[in-house]
Amino acid sequence: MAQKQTVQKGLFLRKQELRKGIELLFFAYRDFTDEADQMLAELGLGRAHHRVIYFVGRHPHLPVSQLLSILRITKQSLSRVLTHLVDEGYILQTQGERDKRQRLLSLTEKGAALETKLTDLQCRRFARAYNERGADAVDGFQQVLTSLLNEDVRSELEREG
Amino acid sequence: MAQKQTVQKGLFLRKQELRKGIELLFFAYRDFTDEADQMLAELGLGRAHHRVIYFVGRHPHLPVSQLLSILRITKQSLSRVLTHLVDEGYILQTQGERDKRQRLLSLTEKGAALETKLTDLQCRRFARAYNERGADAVDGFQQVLTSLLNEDVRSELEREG
DNA sequence: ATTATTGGTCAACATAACTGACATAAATTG
DNA sequence: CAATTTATGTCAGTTATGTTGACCAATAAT
Repeated sequence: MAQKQTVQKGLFLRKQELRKGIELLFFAYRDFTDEADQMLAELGLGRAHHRVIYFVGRHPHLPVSQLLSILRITKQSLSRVLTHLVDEGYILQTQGERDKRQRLLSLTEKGAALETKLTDLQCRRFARAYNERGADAVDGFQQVLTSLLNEDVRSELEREG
Repeated sequence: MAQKQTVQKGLFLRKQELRKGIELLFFAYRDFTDEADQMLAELGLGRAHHRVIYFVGRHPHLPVSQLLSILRITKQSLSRVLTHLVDEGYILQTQGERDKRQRLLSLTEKGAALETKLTDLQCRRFARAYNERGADAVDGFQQVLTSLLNEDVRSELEREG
């Protein structure tokens, strides 16, 4: 699997080593989002639209309230983005059956096509990284990220699977 | 080291597994920045100020041009934040010796105190995660994040060490 | 001497967040 | 059934952080 050990056991709690983690997370996040942002910009969309499209794609028939709690933004803030996505035909709102107050969100064909295009782009970056480092590294990566989450989020994600 | 294998070898290139990575990165970044953001808000500062304080603390006597290339924002955008930090006494500008056009940035005592407070907060989160998962996981975490970087950034970071 | 670099400024604009107040319809509860 | 809560939306105003473009001054490099 050709991975050299970059952390000596027990030395990873030193401040310099922890700062390295902080910086890697910052730079990786910055580079990771950059490609998709450019693609979105050509369509007159931003990262906020992407997040909505992504999570609606991931969870079809998602009620607005759940999307709000995933994104942790205000409804006023979501409203602008969502209205735009509905107007432009990326997202479809349907009334909830059990609870008719709910507006369940789904992607239209156009929305699904964009979601696929964007997600595939980001998946390629992940696939390259995962492939380069191998299964054990991927496992460590996921474990550490999971431990960086707030407790409540963590248990919630574990419940979903 | 008590880590159960969460990724079966060879199955980590499946789209669902890659999406898991995307989401973990999103949620971890969101939670990671949240605590510091709250602390900053009490001081009337934002995340942009934090980034400046962090990297100036990390690289004392940093010229503005280098800070710009780290943050990848425009100088007009940096200007507002930087001016504010200088006015409020967090950051000190000194003339470069070799090149007198340069304004080298350093933290004042006040700035260093804030930087320490913020970085320690974030380091505690990392220390908890690292400690929970152990050295091998940390190693994998760093490897994968490194592979997620753009090539040029990656080689630059490796040069610094 | 000319050109390039470093840094700054002014002005205008865009995006994506926020708060607060209020409205409507449907579900839930006493 | 009446009262309350919930899910969602909207109007209005504000803030933080980014962008372009134009232009200027000091200094360094060719």
